[in-house]
Amino acid sequence: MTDLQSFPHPSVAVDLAVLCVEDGALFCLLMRRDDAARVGGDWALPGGFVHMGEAPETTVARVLADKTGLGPGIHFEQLATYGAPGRDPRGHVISITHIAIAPAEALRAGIADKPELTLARITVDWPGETGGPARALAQDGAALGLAFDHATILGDMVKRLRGKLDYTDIGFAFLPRRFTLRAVQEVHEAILGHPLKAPPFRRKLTDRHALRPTGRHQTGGAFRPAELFELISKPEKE
Amino acid sequence: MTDLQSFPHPSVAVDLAVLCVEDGALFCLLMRRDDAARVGGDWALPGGFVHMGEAPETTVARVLADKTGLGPGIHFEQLATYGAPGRDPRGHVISITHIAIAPAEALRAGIADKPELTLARITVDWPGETGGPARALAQDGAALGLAFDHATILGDMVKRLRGKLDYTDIGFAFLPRRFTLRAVQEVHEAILGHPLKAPPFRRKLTDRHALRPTGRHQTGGAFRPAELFELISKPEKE
DNA sequence: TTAGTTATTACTATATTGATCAGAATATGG
DNA sequence: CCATATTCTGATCAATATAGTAATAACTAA
Repeated sequence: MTDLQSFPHPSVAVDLAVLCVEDGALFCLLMRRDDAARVGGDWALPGGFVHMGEAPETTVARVLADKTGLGPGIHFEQLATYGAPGRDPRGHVISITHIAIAPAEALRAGIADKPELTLARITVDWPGETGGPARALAQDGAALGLAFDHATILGDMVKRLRGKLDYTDIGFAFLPRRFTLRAVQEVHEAILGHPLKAPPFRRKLTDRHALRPTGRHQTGGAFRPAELFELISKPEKE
Repeated sequence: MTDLQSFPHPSVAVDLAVLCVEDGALFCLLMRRDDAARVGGDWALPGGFVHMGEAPETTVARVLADKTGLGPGIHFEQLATYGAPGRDPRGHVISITHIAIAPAEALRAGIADKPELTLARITVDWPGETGGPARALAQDGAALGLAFDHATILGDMVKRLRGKLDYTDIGFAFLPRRFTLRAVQEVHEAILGHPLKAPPFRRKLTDRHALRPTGRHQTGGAFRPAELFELISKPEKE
């Protein structure tokens, strides 16, 4: 233990599931690989190595900026760490995976000029919080091949999201500062994978989360405009 | 990316919070450090480095066996990964922390001949799932100094346990195969930090978890003997 | 002005949870 | 053998939370 560097040891990376909700579906940012045959699929989560002396959260911010061009202000949190020796055929890489969440508009705008990136629809076979792998779909519904163990990671990510949705404010990270309650409902439906009734949902939402009605209303809609709400953000805690 | 080993990179370790419940309190296995001045405290979670080509779960099993003499069959799961560069003053060590749970009798028996190990009572200041650091107490109630960021880790561990208690079978990992419902209640009370009423608890427990009454009863008690139950173990899933 | 559609509130029914009470089972002490 | 203390266990009742349905409000478009 005198010299931590004297023996070869696994590399450490972060992988990011950058998410948004659009048209009632959950999307994840994927990056095209040019070594698909080697890594098991054409598409992978963006990631990068944790440098010596760098906090993993710093690596996350760096990868977000370098590979996707997205700035700070985006919500992220740790998911889990995957370190099986065979998960990366190029060597033993231990990956600290994170979930990052942004409003769809911000995300689309940020990656518009990056052809190697795509937003893939994420679906799972299993109900509730059963657990299992996820699938990534292209716009035309074709399945995208996922590299490494990223199908497993995305499955665990959906499971985690479903669990935290009710008891934390994580769902609001998908929305801009002002939002309608219907928009929140669509986020929940996309993540949970089944429709919800508006009245009970709206009640639970206003009971459990600190929301402030702004008095302003949505514009441009064809029918009765919905009121815009704000989340009363709590002092920083996980 | 051609040679993953060509640049110095952080080391990877696992740290283990090995837990049990005894006399209505939560205990964690701690290891005495002989370098307290350097690492910030006399006591630390047992841990070890992840070797090249080794799955972190294998490291957990190895540390469990090497440092505590405990065999397999003990429940464990990943908690979170801590990697701030300053957390270990000896170098940049990224730690994948795990929770391990065993019945108190098994744990006491396993470490009886290991003077460098102790079972410390774990307490937290905060209610519910607020979050924050934990404290470790000796038998006489004196606070034990915790090394590294282990007070934070133990706080996060308590928060996690509290969250999973109702919705998973994790509480049963603290108990032997056959147990009374009162024993389960004591586990929950120790983790939640407040007393529970027996009738509602018993109902929720039998509703949410698959329990089988064995027909056998506890022996040796002074009053009405409680029935022994078994957990109907589900097929392996997290 | 009316029809069409969505947002929001009001109301009702159901399920879940919490607390109290009463009977059952056992050892102990008279 | 009987009363008593104590815990286990199930039943009962109250309070709360949740789900579903219906009614009303607000707006656009024709």
